[in-house]
Amino acid sequence: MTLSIYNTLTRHKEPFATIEPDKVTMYCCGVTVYDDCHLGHARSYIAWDVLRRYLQWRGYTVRYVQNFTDIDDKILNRARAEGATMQAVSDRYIDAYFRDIQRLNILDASEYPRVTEHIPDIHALIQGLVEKGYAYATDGDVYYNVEQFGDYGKLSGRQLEQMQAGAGGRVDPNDPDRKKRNSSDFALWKSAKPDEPAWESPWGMGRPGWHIECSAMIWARLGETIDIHGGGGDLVFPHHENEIAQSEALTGQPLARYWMHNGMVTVGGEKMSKSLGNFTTIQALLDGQWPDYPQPVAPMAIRLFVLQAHYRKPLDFTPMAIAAAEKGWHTLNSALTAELPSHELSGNTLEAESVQRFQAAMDDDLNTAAALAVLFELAKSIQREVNRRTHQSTRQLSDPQLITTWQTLSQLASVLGLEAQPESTASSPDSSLDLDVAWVETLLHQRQAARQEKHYAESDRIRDELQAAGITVVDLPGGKAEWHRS
RNA sequence: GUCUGGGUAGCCAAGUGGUAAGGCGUUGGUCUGCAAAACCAAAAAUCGUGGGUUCGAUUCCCACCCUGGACUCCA
Repeated sequence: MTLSIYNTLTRHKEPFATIEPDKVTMYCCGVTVYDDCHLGHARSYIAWDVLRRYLQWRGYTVRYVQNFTDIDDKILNRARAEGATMQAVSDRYIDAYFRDIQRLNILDASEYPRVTEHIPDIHALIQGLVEKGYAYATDGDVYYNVEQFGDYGKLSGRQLEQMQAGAGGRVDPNDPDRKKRNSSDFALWKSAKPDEPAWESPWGMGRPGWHIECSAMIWARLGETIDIHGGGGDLVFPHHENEIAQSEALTGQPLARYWMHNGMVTVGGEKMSKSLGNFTTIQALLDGQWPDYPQPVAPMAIRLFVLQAHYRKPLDFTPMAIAAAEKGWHTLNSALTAELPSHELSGNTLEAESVQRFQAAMDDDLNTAAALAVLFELAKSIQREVNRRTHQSTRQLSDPQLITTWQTLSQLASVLGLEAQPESTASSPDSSLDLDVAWVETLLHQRQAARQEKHYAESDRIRDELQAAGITVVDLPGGKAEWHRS
């Protein structure tokens, strides 16, 4: 079987072939660190995390580079508003990024370069473009001359003359201050304004434009051509188009063999974004601070929510969808944490048919929705068997079969980054719910006594009292009961 | 205007030239003093509309309707 990947550049699924056998170089655009990450970011990085995990599972060695944009107008604005330095702001949100992303079980990239670490590479790249006639300097700014690059528009399918400058409503094409020759030209280097952080350069003090950083980091760290370049679908134009223009004009080589883009998270059909203000941060979601769903959401439920849709399609964010994902995760998690016979019985064998179906789904441009169907079938099979054994004392699967099924589920789930969490800690120790365990145990004893004497009104009253305190009581066979936080 | 996606059961969502995975929900059953959980079973989709190609289309083509994203902030 061959892995095929949808390439934005060709608008087709293509068989995946690497530059070097068994090795993959991939670069995904990271965040501009001026605020907390929201669910849209989570979706993107979960998608690339799954791609990376799957490639590794398929036997590739993956070198995955993801940048931090730590020079930017928004970071500057934030720093000014706080009276802090740009670096203080970006450091803070880089920390926040790691905090959120690790909770979602997203593996660390191989490297996390920052723009500020690559100023010399940026200079070299711009210098090269100037020398080759692709860029021009005016008054301390350097612009890319889009008309010089014949392939401009090949990624996004645009032609310069068909674009309407300013259609996005954020730019005034008739801005008298502009020094560009063509409205499509974009800044490689911006001259410093007073009170802004600035770096020395051959064109005077200033700072890099947005697009150049990715070209420079890829060039410096991964070489002229990489296997996979990923990012949000909203970056296709202009960001990735401009990266191509910069890198390919300089090196004469393709920047990336496969361009992959994830779909947007939407809210009520509209893109979740900072500028629309309709975003929910990862932290708020995990900590139960989302007003539409005021309880902590299991991190794995968020992964499940994301992976139940294909990565290229829009994904609508609703309380119902999150609730459904939580339930779905509960099903998988129960199977993953099921009590099994001793594991030593069966080496490391897996169910070949399930693995094959999983792989076929993932090979088809990472069809995680179809892959999850395999996981759910495995999980249900485990639950069914465990239920038979505990409640009916019968069995349909041998111990090795059951363990093999579990091992298959466990391994395939981990390829998707779905890892078991004990139920009790799923909702995390919340200090606002400081429980008096002794008090609970006392009430449970009273209830048990009442039940034994068939004083059901009293036992139900105690159960209601505990429920009101946020404790759910579950009766077990044999007159025993267990409890957990609601 | 230009470029690019999407419209599949109550909701979410895969997929296919021969009437359609999975999840959530719903209904009935088992279990329980009653619940909950779990398990078993079931119901539920003329696959946006209208044409065309075909023995046959939800799947290919055309038109139309609705809708998302991009057009220099964006994951």
